[in-house]
Amino acid sequence: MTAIGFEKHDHNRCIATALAEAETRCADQKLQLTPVRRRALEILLQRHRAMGAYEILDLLAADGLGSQPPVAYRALDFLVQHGFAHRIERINAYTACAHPEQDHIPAFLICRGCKAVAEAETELEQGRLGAAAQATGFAIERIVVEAEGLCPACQEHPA
Amino acid sequence: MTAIGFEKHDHNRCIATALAEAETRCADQKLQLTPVRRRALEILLQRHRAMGAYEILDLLAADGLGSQPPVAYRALDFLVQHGFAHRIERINAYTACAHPEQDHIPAFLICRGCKAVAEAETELEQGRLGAAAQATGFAIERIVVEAEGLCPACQEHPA
DNA sequence: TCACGATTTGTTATGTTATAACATTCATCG
DNA sequence: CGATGAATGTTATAACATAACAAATCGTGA
Repeated sequence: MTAIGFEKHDHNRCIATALAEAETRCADQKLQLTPVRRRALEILLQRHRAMGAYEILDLLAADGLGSQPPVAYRALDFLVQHGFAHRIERINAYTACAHPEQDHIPAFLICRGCKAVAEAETELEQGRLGAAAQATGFAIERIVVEAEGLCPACQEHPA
Repeated sequence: MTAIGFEKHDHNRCIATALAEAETRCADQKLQLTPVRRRALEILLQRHRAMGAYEILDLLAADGLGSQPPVAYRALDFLVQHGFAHRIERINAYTACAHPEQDHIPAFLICRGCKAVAEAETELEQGRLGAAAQATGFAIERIVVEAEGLCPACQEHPA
């Protein structure tokens, strides 16, 4: 929660909005946004960065919501499954989805210096990859697109 | 090594060719293709599939080439670093590069049924992702593109 | 040849991420 | 109520990865 300053209020509102939207959609789709799942999403929204499962587990535990790994992994699986969060393979971490309203293929820019992660848009990856899949009869269910490199700040201050 | 049948000889030649090319390129670029590194590459070429680091380590150990994890990870890092192999993030595994001769961004089709992996070509990802990176000043060093789904065989025989 | 520096390998120990398996709780509905 | 299915609690362990330091190897220049 560094350097949010006077935008803090806005961030709180944005968290509240996202949570409310999640609740609405879960109700619509008959999904159960249980306390553990809801709190996990809230944590991801609050920190607004990529977090490891164990880091989230610690925060859940602090609230008395489970203390063993499966609790965190199950909640995160649920959130990822339904598009409320994404898993970032390169760094084994999770982050709240930046636009959960629509179906999309997320793409991430991962800074290897400060570990910050930005979610970018991709057009449907169906360029060459989709063509290759179709040609071989492979049925794509999920696509991972992640770029690793250095953010502007870390380019200037090489650790 | 299933179902290679009468193509076995060809496969042996293909392994030998790939190894020879690796040796040539290492000589050119003053890279040391040491016994451990060479054997690791050979293992990946032989199996011709994605393999975990510990699986490779076991085979190295069987040849008396190191028995502790760092040995395998270091050899694999070398191979990946220089484009002789790729790491597949989604499944924490490694595979020999299908066309080590040229620089490229690999893309993988990963079957969640049988764990088979195919390497596809991608055009430079510089579509939307490159644009996003450029807009924010992010310097991309590596791009991961992986699709998970079901191969034709696993679509027909749902485990 | 010998000393050196750089690179690679050996080894110990530990850290980090993830899941299997089974018991328990809880809401829902016939 | 009692059965069913979903979620959670819990124990135990599997799977993946790296830090840190010691020892060996190898090329190179004095």
